[in-house]
Amino acid sequence: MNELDPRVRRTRQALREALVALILEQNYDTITIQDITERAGLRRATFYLHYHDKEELLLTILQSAVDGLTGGMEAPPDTECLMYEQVYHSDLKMFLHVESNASLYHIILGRQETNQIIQRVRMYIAAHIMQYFEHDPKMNALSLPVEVVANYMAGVKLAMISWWLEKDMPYSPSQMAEMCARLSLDGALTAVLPEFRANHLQGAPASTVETVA
Amino acid sequence: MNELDPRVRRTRQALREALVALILEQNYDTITIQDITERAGLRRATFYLHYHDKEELLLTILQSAVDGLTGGMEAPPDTECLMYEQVYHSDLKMFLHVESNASLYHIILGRQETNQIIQRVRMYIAAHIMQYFEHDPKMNALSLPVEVVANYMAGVKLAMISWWLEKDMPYSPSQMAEMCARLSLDGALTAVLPEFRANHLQGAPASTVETVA
DNA sequence: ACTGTAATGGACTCTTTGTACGTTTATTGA
DNA sequence: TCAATAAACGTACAAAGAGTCCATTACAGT
Repeated sequence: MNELDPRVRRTRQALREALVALILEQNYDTITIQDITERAGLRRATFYLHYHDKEELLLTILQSAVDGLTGGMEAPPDTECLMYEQVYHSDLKMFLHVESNASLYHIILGRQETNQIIQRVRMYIAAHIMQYFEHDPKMNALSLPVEVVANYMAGVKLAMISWWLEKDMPYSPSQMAEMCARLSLDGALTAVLPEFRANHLQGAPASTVETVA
Repeated sequence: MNELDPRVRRTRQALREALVALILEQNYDTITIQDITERAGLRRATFYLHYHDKEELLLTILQSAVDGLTGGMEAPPDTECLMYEQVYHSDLKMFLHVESNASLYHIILGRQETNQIIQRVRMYIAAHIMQYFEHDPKMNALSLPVEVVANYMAGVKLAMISWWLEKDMPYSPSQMAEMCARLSLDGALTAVLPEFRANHLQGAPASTVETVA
């Protein structure tokens, strides 16, 4: 009796599959409990025996998908590491995993109403940055696609803002701007190997971050 | 008659203010049209004279906020630029703008059900990365807070995945992994000044990105 | 075969949505 | 200032979905 009743297992599985199927063919927000149970071949009341609402069901679906996302990072951090190789390989695993679950990640990251706002903001920012690049002669021969770099920078800004607000703004705007600019231009290694900065950051104001951390 | 009827102006303003006020005190999803019009001192039917649904109203609110977000980037890209200074200043303007509209950006980026999934994924990834850092002796003396760097890297990964899916996967997973690793470790300048790579990317595989771009 | 539990098949209330339409009030321009 | 116009009011209505309830039926484990 430690394990789950097969009927429960079947019911939940059916509900999960039904919701995924429905999400792929219509907007998540417009899906009703009715729709889900109908597709699953169950009664509506049965749904409430297992989940409180749509979101709770969705979360169980996403959880299993997301578990695979960080799987590649579990690699033992061997102290004899080549930083880049490690990151590259875990990123590769990640993109492969996303590729084989593309439709689900489309749901998580893109299709939703609310997410589209963020997406729109990111594309908006990226467009500004690309405009920026195109006017600068130094940027003519990028070794990476402009679009990728612009979206990278926009993504960094949004991620930093999100984190900052989540944590109730533990640093000042200027400290955040400094970290954001350093990271987006020099990457994570700027934090590990600060001597890198000297090369091209003549204009940088004195760092005020360390004193707070 | 070219300008808007003052009654319309007032009504829409009242609706906007009502929605913002309500979002600050409860979950957006649970807010009803009833709630909004009640708070605004209007009849429910009046709402439908101006907006089709809640989302349409929300978008008008967000639009004006987001316009201020990219305002700082409009600075003329003077060719005599110091890259870092420009980015720092536009980022500073951005964070100041977010600071003074914090509650609104909380809505856009954080409070929503669907967004919380992404946030959760980012924090999940960030936690993995931090774990990574803590086991690595080289990471003991970071010049930036570990938490910031970890969230930065997680944000980059998610932004790259989002963009990749939006654009229907125009590059292979290995190309994406390469760009993602390069950008997150070396930053945007790796694309402009590729000679930077040689310093610490001994293990990097030959780039396969340029051929596609 | 017996027992406990899951799922069924209805039914019911409550909330919200979207629309309709005649009435009242505010705005504009002549 | 007054008439024409349009917005907002007040109220009502149908449709849909959420959430709960309960007696009945189907099924899994011992």
